Amino acid sequence: MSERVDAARNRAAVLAAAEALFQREDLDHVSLASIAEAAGVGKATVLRRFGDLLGLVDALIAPRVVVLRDRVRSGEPPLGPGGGATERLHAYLDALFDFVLDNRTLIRALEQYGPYAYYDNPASRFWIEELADRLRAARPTVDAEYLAHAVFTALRADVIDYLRQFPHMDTPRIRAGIHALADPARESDTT
Amino acid sequence: MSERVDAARNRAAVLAAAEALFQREDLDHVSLASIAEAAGVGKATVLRRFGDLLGLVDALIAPRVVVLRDRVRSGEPPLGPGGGATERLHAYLDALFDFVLDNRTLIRALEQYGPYAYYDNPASRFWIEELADRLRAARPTVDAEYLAHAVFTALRADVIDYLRQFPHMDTPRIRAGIHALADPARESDTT
DNA sequence: CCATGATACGGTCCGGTGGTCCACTTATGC
DNA sequence: GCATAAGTGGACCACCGGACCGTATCATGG
Repeated sequence: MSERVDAARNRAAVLAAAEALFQREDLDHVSLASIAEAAGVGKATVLRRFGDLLGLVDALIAPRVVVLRDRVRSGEPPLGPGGGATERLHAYLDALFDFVLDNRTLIRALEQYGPYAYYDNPASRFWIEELADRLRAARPTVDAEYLAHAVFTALRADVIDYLRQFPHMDTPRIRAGIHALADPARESDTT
Repeated sequence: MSERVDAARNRAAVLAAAEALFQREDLDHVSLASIAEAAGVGKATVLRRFGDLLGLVDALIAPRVVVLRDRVRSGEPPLGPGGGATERLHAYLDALFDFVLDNRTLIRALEQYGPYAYYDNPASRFWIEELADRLRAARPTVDAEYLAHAVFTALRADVIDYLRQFPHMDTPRIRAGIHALADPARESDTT
C-alpha cells in the first residue's frame, strides 16, 4: 500500500513550509502551530507525519546528511577514502564546518529540542565516530574519542553563532580555531 | 530604607527551596511554580525578588562565583597570582572543572535559559577572559581568545553530563581531555 | 460506477510553561 | 494607633508541544 496522494501532498507542503520558516531565522518563533498554519494544515497532520518536531527536523536534515555522508564514505580523497591522515582530518573538518554553516537554523532547532538531541541521533553519531577515526589516524597519542566529542561540540551551531555575534569573530577565524583544536601541531605552536 | 523582615524571610525561603529543588536533579521539573510552592510563596514573590528565573539562578550561583573568583584573583599560587604560566593554566582548568561538577544543575539551568545565557553573563565573561589570559601566557602562538571559548564550551555542564552518561566517560578522563585541549604539548603527542 | 472500509484530516482539548496584574495584607515610621 | 508604602499570592494571560476523535476524503473490490 503506497502513500495516499493527499498525504503525500501534505507531507511535501509541511516540509516546504518548515524549510522556509527555519530559513527565515526567527529561530524560536518557529512553532508547531506556525508550521502547520504556513503549510495550510492542522497541527495533528504535522505530528502524525513526523511523530514530533524532532522528527520533522530530522526529515529536513536527512537528505543533506546523506549527501555529505556519501562524499565521506565514497567520494574523492581526501574527504573520501584515501590520502594522508592529516589531510583527511582537515578536509573532514572543513566539510563539517561548511555543513554546519549551511544548516545553522536546522541544527539549532535540533540542539534546542532535548538535552542530548544534538549528540544522540544517528547522523551525529556517525560524524563523531568518523571524526574519532580520523583523529586516531592523524594523532595516535591522544584520546581521540574525547577529542572528537570536544571538537564536535565546538561545531555546535549555537556556539558558532554566538562567537560570530558577541565576540565578533569572523568565520575564517573560527574555522582556523577548530582546525587548531583538532590538530594543534599543524600550524605553529609546539612546531 | 532597609528590606522588610518578611521580604527577607521570603527571599531566603525562595533561595533555599530553589537550591533544594535544583539539587534534586529533576532538572526540568524545576519550574517557577514548583519553586514558589516549595518555598510556600506565590509565583509573583519569586519574580519580583529576582526579576525572572535567570535572576534567581544568578543569585544562587553568585556567592560560589565570588569564592572562586577571590581564589583566582588573590589566592595561593598557582591558582592565585604567581607561579609558572603552564601551572597557572592547569590549576585554573582544574578549578573551573571542579566548579562545574559542584554546580552542575545550576549551570544547566543557566544554559537552558536563553541561547547565549551560558556565555553572556558577568561571571562567564570573567572566566573566559581569565582563561584567555592564562592561555596567552602559556601558549603565546595560538588564538587564545578562540581557544578560551572552545575550552569553556567543553566545560559546559550539559556536555560533561552527556559524556558521562552516553559514551560513559569517567570524570578523570574528561578532565584530562580538557587539559589536553587547552595545552596539548604538556602530556605527550607532538612532544 | 458505486459502495465500503481504510486512511488522513484538523479543530478542540489538555497539562504545562514563564510572566503579569491587582485587590488585599502586612510591616514600618511617625 | 494610624497612615502609608511595601509586599503578597492567586487568578489570569499567551503560548507551547502534543493527544484525541468525529468527520471528510481517498482507494479499491464488486
